[in-house]
Amino acid sequence: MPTEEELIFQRRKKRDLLRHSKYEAYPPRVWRGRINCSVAVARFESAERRSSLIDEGMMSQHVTLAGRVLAIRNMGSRAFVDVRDGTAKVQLNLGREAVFSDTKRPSQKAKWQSEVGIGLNVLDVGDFVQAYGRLFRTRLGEVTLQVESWGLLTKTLRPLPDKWHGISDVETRYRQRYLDLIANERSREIALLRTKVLAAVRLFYIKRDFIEVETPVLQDEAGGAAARPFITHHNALDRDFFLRISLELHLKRLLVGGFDKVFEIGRVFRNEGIDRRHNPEFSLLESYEAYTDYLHVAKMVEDLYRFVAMQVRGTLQIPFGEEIIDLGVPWARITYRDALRKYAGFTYSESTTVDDLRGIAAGHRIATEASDSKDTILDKLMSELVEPQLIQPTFLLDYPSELSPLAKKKPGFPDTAERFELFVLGYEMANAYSEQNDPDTQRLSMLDQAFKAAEGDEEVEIADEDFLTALEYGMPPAGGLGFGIERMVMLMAGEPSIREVILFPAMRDNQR
RNA sequence: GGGCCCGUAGCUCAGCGGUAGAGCAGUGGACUUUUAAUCCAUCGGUCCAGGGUUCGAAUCCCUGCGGGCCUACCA
Repeated sequence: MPTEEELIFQRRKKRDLLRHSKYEAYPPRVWRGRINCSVAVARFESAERRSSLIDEGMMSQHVTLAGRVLAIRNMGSRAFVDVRDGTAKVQLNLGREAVFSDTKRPSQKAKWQSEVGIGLNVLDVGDFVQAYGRLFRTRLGEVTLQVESWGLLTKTLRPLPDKWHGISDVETRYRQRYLDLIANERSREIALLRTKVLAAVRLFYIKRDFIEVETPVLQDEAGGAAARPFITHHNALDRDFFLRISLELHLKRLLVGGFDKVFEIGRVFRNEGIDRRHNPEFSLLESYEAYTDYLHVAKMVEDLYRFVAMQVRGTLQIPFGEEIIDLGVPWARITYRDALRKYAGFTYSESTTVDDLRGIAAGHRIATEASDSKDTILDKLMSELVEPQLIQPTFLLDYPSELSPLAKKKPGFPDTAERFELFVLGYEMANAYSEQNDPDTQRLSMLDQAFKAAEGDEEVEIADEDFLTALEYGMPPAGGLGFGIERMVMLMAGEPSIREVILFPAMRDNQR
């Protein structure tokens, strides 16, 4: 009677049948001595290699395994049940005598044999079971547990997705990620890849004597980046807080405080659009190293990406769609101005006027606002004409200082900031500065940003007086770096969608 | 925000103006080593929602909701 309700009803009935027979549907404990499926298989195969198997290929030692039932093949006199834990899948072979027994020790065989009557009839795909027995290899070569005793660990009420096709509905995969993880190996791989990336990044920094710190998510001012923040409310204080949009200003306070090398991997929140590459919350990495500059950081980023790639992929050549991203060769370095000349085909100089730029933009059908400054139009030209062409890893160096309010100016070039952005596959992957540590200069550029905000530009740096006060106590010269972890995972996984590398991506309400 | 596409059984999908279908899962049965087990039988639907056109709508049209891709802004 399989409407969804009826499928659930069937399973509840099986659960009740168990309960009436004094068996637990949700026992609190697993039999002692349980081992991972992968360990059991490894031990069996090692015993095979040592040729120490007795009883015609059967392992001499008993093991207890537990996991979720993926498939049941009932042959009448006996049944094969595929069971998977978090490490591997193992096939169970059950004879007719097998019954459920949670309350009996496996060794009390005589007792539970007399209770035949509860068995496969209460078992469904999706249930968690435990099983005790000895491993052997079947005629077709699969390592299999000859079950002597088994029991239910968790009765599942809802049917699992189709065992062959899995879950392919993208919406279901995101909204009910647990089903995706059960059914689709690729989703598991990506989730595991992400944890490996995080571990590798941490290892990289820790090996370089950075300390990992944590700074506030709830902030008076959401600074350190140009983005619209989320606002939330604190009841006891009866005041609003901003959710952070970057980690920058607090990490720099720690440089003031005397830590030379700090990094943080933290969730930040940006109140902006949702699309294939943007989720409202994402994991940002930022690191700051005193007594270095942005060129040192560039070298470090190259090392970091190579280290992570080797740790998680074992290679420096990462396939991505049609492309193979080669992290191994020295990465291209080109200045902002040279990139414009090379890719956009025009030479920018101090004498270039706003109207010149506007004309060039119009020639490429790039929309500009009347209020756009020279640098804003330049940035639009870069985004449209240059960045999409930067497929292999490329450092774009020396940005217009007006677009870089937190960066130090290049000595002798007041319009140029000591800043680079890293581009791969046409997208910004990292952003770094020689950090501005002149408090008065920093205040002026922040006030300039505030002025723009007053003119209606919502995405500008805010003036954070508390941060400026910290700078007045003196921050050592430092190279700083920021990049989105998701972008890095997407690259390492070869996945073009951010939603594939976030376990629970933001979704609209659905009232289905 | 704009353009294109999608939404049918628990899952994967077909049907695209004329009685809502298949495989898997479920239920009942057969089967002494299966591998998406097989075989027989069987149950199962707000065809995303609402409106319209039509003798008749899952199918055509409109609106809404949700999703995907492309596109614009942000990492």
